[in-house]
Amino acid sequence: MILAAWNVNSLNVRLPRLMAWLATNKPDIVCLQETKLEDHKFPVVDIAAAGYGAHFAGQKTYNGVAILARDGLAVTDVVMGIPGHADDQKRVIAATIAGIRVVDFYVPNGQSVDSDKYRYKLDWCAAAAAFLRDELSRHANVAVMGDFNVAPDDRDVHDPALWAGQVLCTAPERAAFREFLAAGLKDSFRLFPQPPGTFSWWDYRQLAFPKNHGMRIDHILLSDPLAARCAASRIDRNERKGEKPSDHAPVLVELMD
DNA sequence: ATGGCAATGTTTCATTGA
Repeated sequence: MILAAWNVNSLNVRLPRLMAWLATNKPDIVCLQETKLEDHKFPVVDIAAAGYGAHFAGQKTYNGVAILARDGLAVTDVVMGIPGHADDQKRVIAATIAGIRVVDFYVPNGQSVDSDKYRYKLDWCAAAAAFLRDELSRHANVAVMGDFNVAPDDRDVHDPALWAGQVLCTAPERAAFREFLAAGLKDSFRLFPQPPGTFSWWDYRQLAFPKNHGMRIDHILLSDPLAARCAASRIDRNERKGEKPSDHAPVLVELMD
């Protein structure tokens, strides 16, 4: 079974790439972020033609998340947003699929350390950690997937000195990420030896991708029973190449039956 | 010299992303 997460940076623009990617990779469950589409504009018909059912919570211009499940997989207990945490921004959707509690996160960017958005990010992460603790108390098999907007440690940054103290790399953000793990999750990517310089996001500017000036900020976190079934965790950097790529590459895990 | 790109709606610029 293959689970994937991908910040598509506009599903409208990225739909042709998503269609091709689904056909090639045949994932069972896909969490999308930054769909940037109101729900009535979600491409339900195209996704269905590709063989997937979709659940989504979107808005125009910013944010927006969706969970795709391959036909034949029952989807139950869909939750949008963090229960009890009022937020107009569409950043969370969760569902139970094939015995797995799937949580799709689009963590706030934070913009800069001195901004209101940074405070919003840290508050959001605190609420998200409480949500995960609750989910983990009720489900054994939990996969939390998406764009976390945090590079967990310096290995996940192309130039740690350049990024030191900047948003995505600050100590409070990294502590917030560790708080997610402390709820009972493993960073699937670090369950395996990985080549240095493996990233999931590269700036569109400054030839960042050809120079591999990237960051690893998209993650798949697994509860212990799922981590025990995890055979591989990888990042599909090929998807960052070619015409009209998202600035993020898809991240994937393979789970044994 | 501290930018550069991409997507969007507020559209021929401003805002946001990371």
